[in-house]
Amino acid sequence: MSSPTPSLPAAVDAAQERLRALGARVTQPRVCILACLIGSDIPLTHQAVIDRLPGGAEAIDRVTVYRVLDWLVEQGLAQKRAGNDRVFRFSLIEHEAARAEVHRRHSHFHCSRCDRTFCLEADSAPPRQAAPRVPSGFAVEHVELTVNGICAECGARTVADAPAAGATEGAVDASPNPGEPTCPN
Amino acid sequence: MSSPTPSLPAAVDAAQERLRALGARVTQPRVCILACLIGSDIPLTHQAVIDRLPGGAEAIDRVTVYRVLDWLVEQGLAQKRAGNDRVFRFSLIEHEAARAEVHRRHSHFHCSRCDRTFCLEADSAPPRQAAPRVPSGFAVEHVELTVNGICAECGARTVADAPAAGATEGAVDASPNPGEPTCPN
DNA sequence: CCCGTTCTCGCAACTGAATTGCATCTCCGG
DNA sequence: CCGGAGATGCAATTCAGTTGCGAGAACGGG
Repeated sequence: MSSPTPSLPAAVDAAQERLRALGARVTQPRVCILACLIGSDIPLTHQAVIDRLPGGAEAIDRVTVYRVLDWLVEQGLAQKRAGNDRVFRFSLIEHEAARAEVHRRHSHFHCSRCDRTFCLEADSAPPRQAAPRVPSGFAVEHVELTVNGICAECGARTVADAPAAGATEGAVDASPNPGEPTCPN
Repeated sequence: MSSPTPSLPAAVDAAQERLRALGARVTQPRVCILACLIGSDIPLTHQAVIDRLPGGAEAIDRVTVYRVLDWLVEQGLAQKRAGNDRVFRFSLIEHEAARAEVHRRHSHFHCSRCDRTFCLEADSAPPRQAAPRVPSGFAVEHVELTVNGICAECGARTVADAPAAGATEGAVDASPNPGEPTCPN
């Protein structure tokens, strides 16, 4: 346990604690890799994890990284997801939940032309009781409204050749999710 | 060259016509592959396309299938998308639009545990005027309601077992319905 | 109807991410 | 301090997709 990188020691501590809480073996690769996820606010590819390993621990094998990440998913600590680039990205479940929580407070606009998703202004989320009837056994947590249509950018491009940019203002944050696949073509 | 499969001759005809309309060369591989997409109501992997080639045309090379599919995407006829299994699936753009149209008439339920998306009963879609304020320049087409929560299956598993989260192991394809896109946001 | 240009096709070899087999090493409970 | 279950590292393999290149077909012009 030589003190690793000075940059993210807190994450390393947290990682050790969580592993111990799991009742699982606390090994150096697991600590480092979990610390990576804890310290990152965006989902990481296996390669990104390797690059960001604390302690410059290039000592950890690629295969071990794969195995530990899959193991974390199995333990319910992490989430594994592949995007349109066919590469897996891993993130802490709780970070994912935190991101979702933010999005819970507003609605979204989905452009059916460029496939991007925008955040609408806050407090635009519908009330819980707006939920339609759901099958028995299903538990409603919250209701989300998505507006579909054409975004300003795509609309401008269609109407004429005048790329009247700047139409956007108001409360539009750009695409929220890291790894959000904006229109590939 | 003998007359191909008797099963989907209409699709073959349609395929030839569309290729001609494009002003592109009408080759046997293109016709067969496009016919596959036309004749399928779900997105197909490259392998699925090969398996479903009309005329038992095993004569068509894997590489050619890849190239033609990518070419169709380039021409705006098809859509290419990778799921959580890291495999590309191709579908006709217009089929995709048709599917979207169907989903437009009802709401969805998203299970935050297993990440699957279910269709709720028809006529549960909110009225257009339910849309919150959108930035200027954005054109609203329709509004969609998504209910988030825990599905019956996951709910039952939680009550019974302890290992609610991890046991099911994530990482696997979520969508129960073929062609049902698990909504990213 | 034939010909040549140009675009496609098929074969084979290659890439890059992820997985598997196996021997070695290391946590951790006793 | 020791032993064994379980984790790690290395090498080889799989799997989906990509690239290079020469042979072959489509189609417009003669």
